[in-house]
Amino acid sequence: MLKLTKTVEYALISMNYIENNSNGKPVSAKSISNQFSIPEELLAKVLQKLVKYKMLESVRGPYGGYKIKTSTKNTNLVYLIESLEGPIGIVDCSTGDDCCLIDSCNIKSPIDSINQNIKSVFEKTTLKDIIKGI
Amino acid sequence: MLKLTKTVEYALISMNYIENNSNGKPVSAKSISNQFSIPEELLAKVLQKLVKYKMLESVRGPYGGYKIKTSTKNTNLVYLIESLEGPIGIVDCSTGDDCCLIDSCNIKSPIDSINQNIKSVFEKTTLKDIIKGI
DNA sequence: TTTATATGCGACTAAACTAGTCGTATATTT
DNA sequence: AAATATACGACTAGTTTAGTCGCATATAAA
Repeated sequence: MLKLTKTVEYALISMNYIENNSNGKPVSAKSISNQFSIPEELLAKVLQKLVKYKMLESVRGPYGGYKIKTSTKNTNLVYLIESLEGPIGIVDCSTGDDCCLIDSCNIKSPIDSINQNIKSVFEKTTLKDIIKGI
Repeated sequence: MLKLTKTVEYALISMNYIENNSNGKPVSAKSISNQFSIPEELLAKVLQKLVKYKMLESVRGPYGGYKIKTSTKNTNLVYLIESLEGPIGIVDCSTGDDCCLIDSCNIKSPIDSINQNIKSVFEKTTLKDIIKGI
């Protein structure tokens, strides 16, 4: 409960590793996979999503791999998480899903408030924080 | 991802409902179950855990049910959640589980920080907030 | 003292979600 | 042409969460 998915975890590990091991050259999925014992195919899919959402850019072919898009270092974790996993919400109704209680729900207000505060935690953390390992 | 369990959700709904519909008399699992369309047996188990962890007290037999323990209205949600679900942690290693990376993990510090901030959100919210529907 | 009602609790099943695998296509360097 | 690496969808396995069932215990009231 209240866990991040491995997808998000692998994304953060990769963003950090690519930034700190790139030297301008692309870093391959395989090298990250080896370094952290992450299944390669799974990791590749995560990295491809990060490309799709403009946090990484990719280079194909031998000596190819992934590079950080410097323009997105100020991106916060809500963007990264929601790109990979959809809207953050601690209960279903937080994310717009309908709930049979609708009006009769007696905890909507405090739950909404908690949900907003949790989003704030991820909003305040940027990829720069992850990369620097703060 | 990052969701509360139904167990926790039902617990919060129940704490609110019992407080606001008690008038000193115990509220039965069945009446809460009917009010919010929650499976009765499942709800009963949740309420029994809340008794075990001193947030409710129970009265058996006809006209029995559950009452709020006023002494625990200042209890925060970390206590409630961890009583029902175990330690809060956004990744496995947050809760002491070992992780094959151990030393090589490159995001431990920011993750620990985020985890602490999320716990703070639940720490700052008390059962009183849930009961009052703030 | 019997009956009905309600909690207490463990074992089990079902459903949903998450993690991981596989196959095939495409791009690019040598 | 061969080797390497990304791109992407379909599929399988594993774990967690939700819900069900059965039986025991307590107690109020007829």
